[in-house]
Amino acid sequence: MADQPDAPLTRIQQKNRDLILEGALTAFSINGFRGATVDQIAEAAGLSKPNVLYYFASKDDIHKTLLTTLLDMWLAPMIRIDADGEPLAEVMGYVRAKLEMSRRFPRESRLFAYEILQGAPHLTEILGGSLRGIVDTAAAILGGWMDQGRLARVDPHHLIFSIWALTQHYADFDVQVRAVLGPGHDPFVEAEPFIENLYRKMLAV
Amino acid sequence: MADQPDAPLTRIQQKNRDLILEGALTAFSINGFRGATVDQIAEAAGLSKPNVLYYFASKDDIHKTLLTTLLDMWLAPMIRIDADGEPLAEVMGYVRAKLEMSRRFPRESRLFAYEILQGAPHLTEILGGSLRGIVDTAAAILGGWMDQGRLARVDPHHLIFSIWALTQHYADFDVQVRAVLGPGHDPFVEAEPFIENLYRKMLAV
DNA sequence: TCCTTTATTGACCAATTGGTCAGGATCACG
DNA sequence: CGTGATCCTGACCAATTGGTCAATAAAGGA
Repeated sequence: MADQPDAPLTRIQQKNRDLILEGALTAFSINGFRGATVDQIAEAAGLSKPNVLYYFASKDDIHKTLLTTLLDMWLAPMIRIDADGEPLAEVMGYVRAKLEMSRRFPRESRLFAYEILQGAPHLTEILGGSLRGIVDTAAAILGGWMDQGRLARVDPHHLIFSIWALTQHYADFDVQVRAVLGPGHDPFVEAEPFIENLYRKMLAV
Repeated sequence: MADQPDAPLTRIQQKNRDLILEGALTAFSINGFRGATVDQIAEAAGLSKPNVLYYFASKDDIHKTLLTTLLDMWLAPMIRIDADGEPLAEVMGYVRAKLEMSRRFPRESRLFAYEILQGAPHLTEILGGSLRGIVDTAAAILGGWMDQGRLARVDPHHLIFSIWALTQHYADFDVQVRAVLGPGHDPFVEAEPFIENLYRKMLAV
């Protein structure tokens, strides 16, 4: 593998790389980078360990590929915040999208949670670079709306942090939430009206 | 060691066990349970590896001891919520205490975050047991205030989850928050008025 | 001081794990 | 077909790591 960096992938390469990334997402999201083994990834992917390392140079390589691949998807909802939209509706749309991502993609959420907890060894430049840019852009839009009196004045950056915290909490701390609520509860179903009400009250002018 | 389970600790035992737990807290909070090695713990504690394992039966034992020891401290502020106090002041007191704990004890926060992310293998019975009881008690107090019309009606359990999420986020995702804010910001100083305002608005009757 | 208990460590072990490699199987294409 | 490129694997290796143990050193009490 890795002869020509730009060479298009064969059918088999495409399929197996996908299998590996899928298995690795499961493995990493359960045990973190150091807790997951290449054997686990291989088994989850239905391949042999040497075969996994035939498609990726190293465990580290798999991890980095996963993170960078998924980061775009993770940030997409924030980019879709529309400066020309109705302020509260835009914020609510972002909140709902983020909560929906926690519900549908908890593995991705945990993958990032582990990475940040660890000090973001693979994401440091991205965090202070493109991520920061995207957040600043969104924060500027929010701040603009506040200037126009269309949204209550709060710190836009911390508003964004609060949305991340509140929504990702339900993915990352799922076991705790469920243990505390006990059986017969769907945390996500209950969380949505709670969080919506929260932002409606806080941001109402 | 561990001859008589109830035997009082000698001066040396007390000191070394403390050193080990202190070093282990640092090690586990940086790399998680599987990422931290007994050698790291030993070095952080200033002891040799065999000596560490003379005071604790295993790496697992150290981890479990840390978790159970620190859980009380972690939950203390919630227990202090006073049913006879002024509702909003009590909530704010809890919020402030929790944020202050994130600021002063980020290692403890990350230790718990890793444990929950991992599926809480060492805390499952506690999560659904004593923790759930404590949360239910606090939720009942909050719900009572809402019944009396002294606090806006929201789901008490999710109110508590939101406080956990918002405050612990600043400890667990510290690198991300700082990377996004850039230099010259103190996340905790900025977070306090933001979060206080949030709860004041949401819970105002 | 003497002697029992406690504390400490160097050396070692078995298991795990990330990664390599030579050689064989399979595929794609002329 | 045939043949070169791609794909796959069993066997293996070196490093790491949790844990053991016999032997030694230090405390501590009578």
